[in-house]
Amino acid sequence: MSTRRRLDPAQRRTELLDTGARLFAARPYEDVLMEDVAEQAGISRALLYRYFPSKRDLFAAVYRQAADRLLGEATFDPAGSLTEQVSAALDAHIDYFVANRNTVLAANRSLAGDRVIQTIIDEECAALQQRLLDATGFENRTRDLVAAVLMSWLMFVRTLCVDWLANRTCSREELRDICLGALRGALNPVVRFD
Amino acid sequence: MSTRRRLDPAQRRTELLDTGARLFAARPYEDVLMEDVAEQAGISRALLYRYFPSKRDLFAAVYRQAADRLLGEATFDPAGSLTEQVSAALDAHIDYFVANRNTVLAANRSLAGDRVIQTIIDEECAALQQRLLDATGFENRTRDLVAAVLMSWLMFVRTLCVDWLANRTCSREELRDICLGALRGALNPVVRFD
DNA sequence: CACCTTAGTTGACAGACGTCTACTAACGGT
DNA sequence: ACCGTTAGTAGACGTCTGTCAACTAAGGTG
Repeated sequence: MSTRRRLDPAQRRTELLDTGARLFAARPYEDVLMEDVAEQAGISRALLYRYFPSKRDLFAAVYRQAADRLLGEATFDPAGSLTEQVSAALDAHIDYFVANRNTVLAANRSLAGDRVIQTIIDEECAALQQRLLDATGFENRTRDLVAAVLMSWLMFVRTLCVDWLANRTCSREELRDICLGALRGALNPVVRFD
Repeated sequence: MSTRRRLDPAQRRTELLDTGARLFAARPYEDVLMEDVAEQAGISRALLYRYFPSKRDLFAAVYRQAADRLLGEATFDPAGSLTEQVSAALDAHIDYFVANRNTVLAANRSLAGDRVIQTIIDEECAALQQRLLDATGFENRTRDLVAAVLMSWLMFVRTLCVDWLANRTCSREELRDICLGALRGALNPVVRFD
């Protein structure tokens, strides 16, 4: 210990969140030790546990921050066809997946069962579904049908993207085109897509 | 130790598989200790680790057995409409989910990220997809389209069922009807369902 | 029956998460 | 300037997974 820093809890928290984000982005969840996080943040393990009662809690906070950031950035361009909009959204999403590879993999694999993580992912899906739904502008029965298909499709996309992130089975473009094709294929007979 | 039993490895393995199945069915994954399994099976922890190099390996073996059993039992009745067949298949699946609650929850939540578990689930999905696909009897382009929708739908079904198992948000019948309705809704405009 | 292969035991250890208690020192208010 | 609140530390402990080395004994075979 050189000199002990006494910070405002809120500020300390954001610092810890940042170090956590850095480490969880750098290596797989299991390889990030609470010890490491504490050390990198220049505090004791005990204090880290005071702020985040468990490793999962820390990760959940980190992940939520990242997810919120994505949702905040990803704005739909009201101009352009629906295909273009969805395509752009997919690109943004894949960018995000690539940029946060380890974090995303941890959330969707190692911690897929965690209630908190699940909640975050569910909310993320719900938000995306809502936006897509708004972008389509359907009403009533059609809207509900499209909503169901969309949610199912989001599941499909997430699964495929996570698998792709882990196994790199195809090119980035192919991935996007497969997802887009799946949506078009599923939705085309239901409503006029473009 | 009363008397030490020296068994044929194959037989010992099946015994361990059975005790494992019993315990993993009785309580959540985290609450089943390797210690417990060894004790229940009347052997030492070290020997258990000789047969299954990790707790996950043990669980994977247990889960695979259960999944294979389900696939073995679930036979499609060639008579009857497709709706009836899918409905029956769904019922069988939900039965299986209820009967193996903790095991299914462990596989789909706690261990959702495990490669081995994922492989088992993937194979299970692929098998179900194949059967449904065969039951529909479509060819070529239609077959491929239906296959994609089916896989996506299986994702939807699994997600919904696991969530239902954990949260019991609706009745058994509602669950089945929601799943069936989703398939009909998604597939109806694509091909003649019945 | 004696022997030998190999199934099985024992106990100690390392690594990681998480808990707890007692201690220390930074900083804001009077 | 001091002093109390409370951020922060030190470090020992318990639990569970997984590893290892040294030992023991069942049971088929010559």
